[in-house]
Amino acid sequence: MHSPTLTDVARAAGVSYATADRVVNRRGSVSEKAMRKVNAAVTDLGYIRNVAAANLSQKRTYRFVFLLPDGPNAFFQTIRQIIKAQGQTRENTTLDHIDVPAFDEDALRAHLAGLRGQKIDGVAVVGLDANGLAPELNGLQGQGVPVVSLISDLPHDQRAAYIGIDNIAAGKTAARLLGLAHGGQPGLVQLLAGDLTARDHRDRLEGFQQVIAADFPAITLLPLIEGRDDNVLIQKAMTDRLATHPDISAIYSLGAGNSGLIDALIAQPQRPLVAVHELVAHAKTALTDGLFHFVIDQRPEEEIDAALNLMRALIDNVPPPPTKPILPTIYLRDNLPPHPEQESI
Amino acid sequence: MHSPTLTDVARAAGVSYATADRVVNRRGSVSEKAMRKVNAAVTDLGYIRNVAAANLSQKRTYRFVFLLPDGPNAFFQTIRQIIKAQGQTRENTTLDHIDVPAFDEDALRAHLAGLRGQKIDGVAVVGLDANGLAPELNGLQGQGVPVVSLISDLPHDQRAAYIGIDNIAAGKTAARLLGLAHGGQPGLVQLLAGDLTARDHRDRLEGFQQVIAADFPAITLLPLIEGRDDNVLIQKAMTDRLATHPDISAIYSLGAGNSGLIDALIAQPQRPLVAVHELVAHAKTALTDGLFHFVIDQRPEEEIDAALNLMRALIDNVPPPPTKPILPTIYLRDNLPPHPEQESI
DNA sequence: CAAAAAATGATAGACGTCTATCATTTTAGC
DNA sequence: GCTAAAATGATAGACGTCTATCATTTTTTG
Repeated sequence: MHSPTLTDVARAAGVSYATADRVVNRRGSVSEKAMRKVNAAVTDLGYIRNVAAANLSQKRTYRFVFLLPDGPNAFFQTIRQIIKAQGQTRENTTLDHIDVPAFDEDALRAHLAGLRGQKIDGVAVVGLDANGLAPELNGLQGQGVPVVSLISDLPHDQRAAYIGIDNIAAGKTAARLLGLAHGGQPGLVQLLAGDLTARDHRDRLEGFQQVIAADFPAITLLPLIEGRDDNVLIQKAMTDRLATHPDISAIYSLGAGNSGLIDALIAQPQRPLVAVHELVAHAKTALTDGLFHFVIDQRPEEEIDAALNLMRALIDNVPPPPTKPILPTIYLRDNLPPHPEQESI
Repeated sequence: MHSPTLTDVARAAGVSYATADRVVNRRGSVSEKAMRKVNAAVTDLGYIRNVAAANLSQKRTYRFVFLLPDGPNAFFQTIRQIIKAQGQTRENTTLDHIDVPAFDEDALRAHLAGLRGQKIDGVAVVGLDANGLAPELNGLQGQGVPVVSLISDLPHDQRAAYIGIDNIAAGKTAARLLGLAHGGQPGLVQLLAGDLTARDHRDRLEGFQQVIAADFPAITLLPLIEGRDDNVLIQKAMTDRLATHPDISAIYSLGAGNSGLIDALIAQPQRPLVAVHELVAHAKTALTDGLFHFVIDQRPEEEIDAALNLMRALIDNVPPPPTKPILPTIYLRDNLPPHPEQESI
C-alpha cells in the first residue's frame, strides 16, 4: 500500500541497494544485465524517487536564473516582482534575474555565455526569434541545465519548452471581442504594434487580421502604427491619427507603451473601443475609468509558476506536471482581480 | 545562510531539543518560561518547520474528502475527473469524493455527520446557503479538520475559506460582454437561471441586472426563465420563448443544463448572442460552432488546486500560499484550451 | 591461469523531524 | 526538608535518499 522505496526495488531486482542506486543515479560501473534487472523492477513496482527525501539528504538547493529585457516596461516590472515573491516563498530555491538589453541578440548571447560553468539549475529566458543563440543554448543544456523560453519563444529545437500564451490566439481573441462589439455595424479599426520583428507582436497581428477578414468584413483596418513600445512616440502618433480619422471606432494595441495611448485618448472627445495587452497598473485604471474596454492578459504569475515547476521537474528527472495551457485571459472592468492587499478570507 | 532547524532554535533558547519540540508541537509539560524562550527563538531565527522532513519521518499521508452534488451535471463530472487526476499526482495524498443529493440540506448534514471521527485531514464542500449545517461544520473544525467551501459558499463563520469565483462579478462580466456586443443598439435579452435558491445563481443574476441597468439602458430584459438546470425543461421553455419573441437579441444562461439550450437554438433560424457558464464539452463545441459566443468559466482545475493547497497549509499549520484570486475567465472560440491529449511541448 | 579491471555488496553517516523512553532536575505541597 | 509531581534533558530509531568507503566477487585480458 505504501509506495516502493529504492530498497524495495533492489530486493525485487535481486541486487544490492548500492547497485540499484548506481543504476537510477547513473553512476556507472554497472553491467548491462544489472541495469536491465533494476530498470525492470523500477517500472514493475512503479518506483518513483522520493524527491523530498532526496533533497533532505543533500540539503539540495535550486538556483534558477531569469533573463529579462531591461527598460521601464511595466509588464516586465511585474514579472520581476513575481519572481522576487516566488523566490521568497519557494523552499530551497534561489531565483535571480538578469536584465538584458531588449531585443539585442548579441547582448543576450553574451549573458548566456556568462552563465556557462556557473552553478545553475535552470534558465528561463524571454526568447528572441533568432538563430545565433544556438551554441550557448545547446551548451547550457548539454551541461544538464534546462533552458525554457518564457513569454516569447526561441526556435523550437533550442529550448526544452515554451511557457507563454499562444499569441495568434490572443490576436484572434482581440479581433473577435472588438468585432462583436461593433454589433454588426461597420467600423474603422486602428492597430498599434511595438516592433514587428518581435515574434509575439507579429503573431498577434496575424491572428487579429485573420479573424477580422474572415468574420467581420464590415470592419476596415487603418494602416498599422509601429510605436516601438515608446509612450511618447505612441501618444504623438495616436493623437495625429485620431485627428485625421475622428471616426475610428476601435483600437487594438498589441504591444506595450499603453500609458502613451491613455494620454492620447484622454485628450480626445471620442471614446473608441480599446483593447490592449497586459493588466498592469495603468491598464487596470484605464479599464475602471472606461478608457479601455478589454485587457488581454497572460497571467504572469502562472507563467512564472509553470516555468519553475517545469524546470524543477526537468532537473529532478521526474515526469513534468500536467501542463494547464497558459491561455490569454480577458479582463473587463467587472472581473478585475482584487488588490493583493485585501486577502480573500 | 541555511534555514534554521529546531536544534538551532533549542540552542538559541537555551533549552534541549526535547523541550523545543514540546513547545512547537504542543505536547504539554512545559513551563511558561520555557515556552516564552522557545517562541522568542522561533520568531527570532525565523524558524519554519521543514514539512518535507516532518512528513518523511511520519510517513504522513493526507486524506481529503470532497462533498459534491450528485446528478448528471457536466460541470461536476469535470470536477470529479480533476479530483481523480490530482489524487494520482499529489504525493502522500488520498482524495475521496462523496456524492450528495443536490441542494439537499438534510442529506448534506447527514454526510457531514458521517465524517466525524473518521481519519480525515480536510473537507471541501460545495456549500449551501443554509444555517442548519453549523453544528456539523463546527464539530469537524473543532476536531482540527479544516472545512473549505468550494464553488458555492457557506455562511462565512462556518468555514475556513471560500474557494470559488465572485459570482456577482461573473454576472457583471456577462452583462458587459453582451451589452458591448449590442454595439449601442437596443436589444431584448433573455435570462435563464437554474434555481434562484442557489446562492451562486442569485449572485450572477444580481450582477447582470446591475450592469445592464447602469450602463446599457437600451437593453430590455425579458422575464427570467427558471429551468432547474434540466435540459428537457430548458429546451421546451426556450423554444416557446423564441417563438413568441423572435427578436431576442441575446441570451444569458447563468446555470447548468445548456445542452437543452443548444437543442432549442439549433432548431431556430435566429442566432442570438449567447453567453453561458462553464466550459464543459458541449459548451466548447457550441462555441466552436458559433451557437455560443461567450463562455464564462471558473477554471475548476485551479479551484481544486487552490483548495488542496489551502487545506494542506491549514493542517500543516503553515502560512497559506498567497491566494491568487479565482476569477471568472472568458472564453471565445479563439482562446479555447487545446485538447488535453495534445501536450504542449 | 594469473593478474588486472570491472562490478557488486555491505554499511555507516547525514539531512530535519517525530516519537518514545528513561533519567535527572526543578518545583510545589505539606 | 521530604515526597510527589512537574519539567527538562539526553538520546535512539525511523522515514527515504545520497555519498562515500572498503571488501569481496566476477569478468576480462594477455
